[in-house]
Amino acid sequence: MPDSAPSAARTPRVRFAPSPTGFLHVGSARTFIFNWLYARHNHGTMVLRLDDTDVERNTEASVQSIFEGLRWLGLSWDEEYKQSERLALHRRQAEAIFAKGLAYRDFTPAHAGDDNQSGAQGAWLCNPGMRELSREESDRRAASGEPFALRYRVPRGQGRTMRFVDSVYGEQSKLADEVEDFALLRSVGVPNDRSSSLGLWDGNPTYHLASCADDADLRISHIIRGQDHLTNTFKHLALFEALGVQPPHFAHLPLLVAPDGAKLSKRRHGPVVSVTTYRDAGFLPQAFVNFLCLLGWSPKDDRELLNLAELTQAFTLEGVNRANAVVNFSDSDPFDPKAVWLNAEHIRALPVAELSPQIQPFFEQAGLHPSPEKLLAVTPLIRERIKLLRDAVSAADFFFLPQLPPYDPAELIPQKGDAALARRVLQHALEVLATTSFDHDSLDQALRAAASRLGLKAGQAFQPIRVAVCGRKNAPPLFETMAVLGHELCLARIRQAEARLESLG
RNA sequence: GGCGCUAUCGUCUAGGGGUUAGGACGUGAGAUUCUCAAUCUUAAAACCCGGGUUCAAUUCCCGGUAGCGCUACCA
Repeated sequence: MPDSAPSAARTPRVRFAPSPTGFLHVGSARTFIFNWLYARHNHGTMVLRLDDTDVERNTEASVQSIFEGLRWLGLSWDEEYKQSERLALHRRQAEAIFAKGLAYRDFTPAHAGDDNQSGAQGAWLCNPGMRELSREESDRRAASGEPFALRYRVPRGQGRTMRFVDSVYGEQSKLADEVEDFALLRSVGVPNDRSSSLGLWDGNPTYHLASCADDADLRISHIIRGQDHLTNTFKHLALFEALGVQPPHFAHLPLLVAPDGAKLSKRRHGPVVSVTTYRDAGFLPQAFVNFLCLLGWSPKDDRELLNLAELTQAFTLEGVNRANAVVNFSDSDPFDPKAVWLNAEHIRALPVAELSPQIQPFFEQAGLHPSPEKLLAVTPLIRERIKLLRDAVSAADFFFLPQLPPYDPAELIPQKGDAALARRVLQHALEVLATTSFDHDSLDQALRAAASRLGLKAGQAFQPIRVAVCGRKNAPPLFETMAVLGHELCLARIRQAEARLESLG
């Protein structure tokens, strides 16, 4: 029987590490969800880490909006960190790497190399002269206060091949000679107040350094992130080695792209890339999560509609696809039709008592203030008729409007009928309803009997009443609707309808 | 330009050396309850191209093409 390590030691630790430079992007949300599912499926730990090493671009507003988005998703995390509070660790690690001779100072002014990318000469690998600078000269220039960036010295010229196995993309390899000397510390920083082996300044760590130093320090076991980092992984492999730790496992996720194939971006595609747009339109978080999971992952059976528990149970990295997935929105429809369909399905799956309070804010926003009790009574009538929560307002406003907005009186006239017929129907309904109790069965009985007395089919007879009571042709089932509206309001609206018919002559 | 990754209906995907290439959304047609919605039935719709391996390739291999990513002192 093979000996296995204690399971506690194998409990995965994953992290979601957004950089707070904007709102929570749908692609980031999916990365978070996949990490979360992996953690929960394997009874591991979910770490949230704000990768805020770029002081120029980070904003507090962005931090707030990311938290807002994550909170809405309703998926919790177990530990929380901020890279900006861990600068000491990053600098210590940078010094250690420098001390091992695995990095060098680069005194090239920032942005000096910006225009030399490509060219016919080949890839850019390092700034001329800096990699070979003698330690003496390097120390002297640093001591004199000259700013520098610290760069990792990629072991080139040895024909070395770097390898790792990605849980999604399989075996990956790249020649070390193709990897450029990436920066570990920026030349901008703060004067240091301790003895630093690097010089008079503490440079700010770059993403690569901070990310790897933290992943190592936090003992992250699996890095699950966007495929845009697939090639960066070789740099990270080098860094983990320089840090003297075993690299974690890697799993890269296919990217979410727009219908034009481009990576989703706020500039090009507008607010559809923000999680809050979905929330504000009335997506249920569980539906949104369900939708995102189906982009680049499949449970391998024919299920599409899955709740959180089912997703958690079914989620494996083996089920992750390798090709980018299109979020199929358009100018006419900002949301992928499948997301909308899934939302409708999740709405129907939700008990009325849970759905009703979720709909409430959308009425408030529309200036309507239904009582929770009445909204609870209305909810089952519209639950099958809305795809987004915000649709509830247009589907059910007439329940809460004291006065029906004006409608075309011609709508009162049923198929194969005329104004006189409509008038007769309404008149008769008025008489009948005066003595009918307003529950479903009584209304059903009374109105069907009334229809046959008038020699009309049910559909024909009900249209004038429906329009009179709801103010439009398409509405929830008539009897339930009238029962909720109540005796008084229904009769008043039917009388108003009669008056409107008069205007038709 | 260099390097890397990817390629099944419009979209999300399943599948895999021999299949009527499956499902879902969306779309068209029909059925159905008082309208709408829902539901049901049904139709149209895909293996990027070229070579190789093989009795057989959409599936494996190579090349091409296309798309995407990285090539920042962004992440």
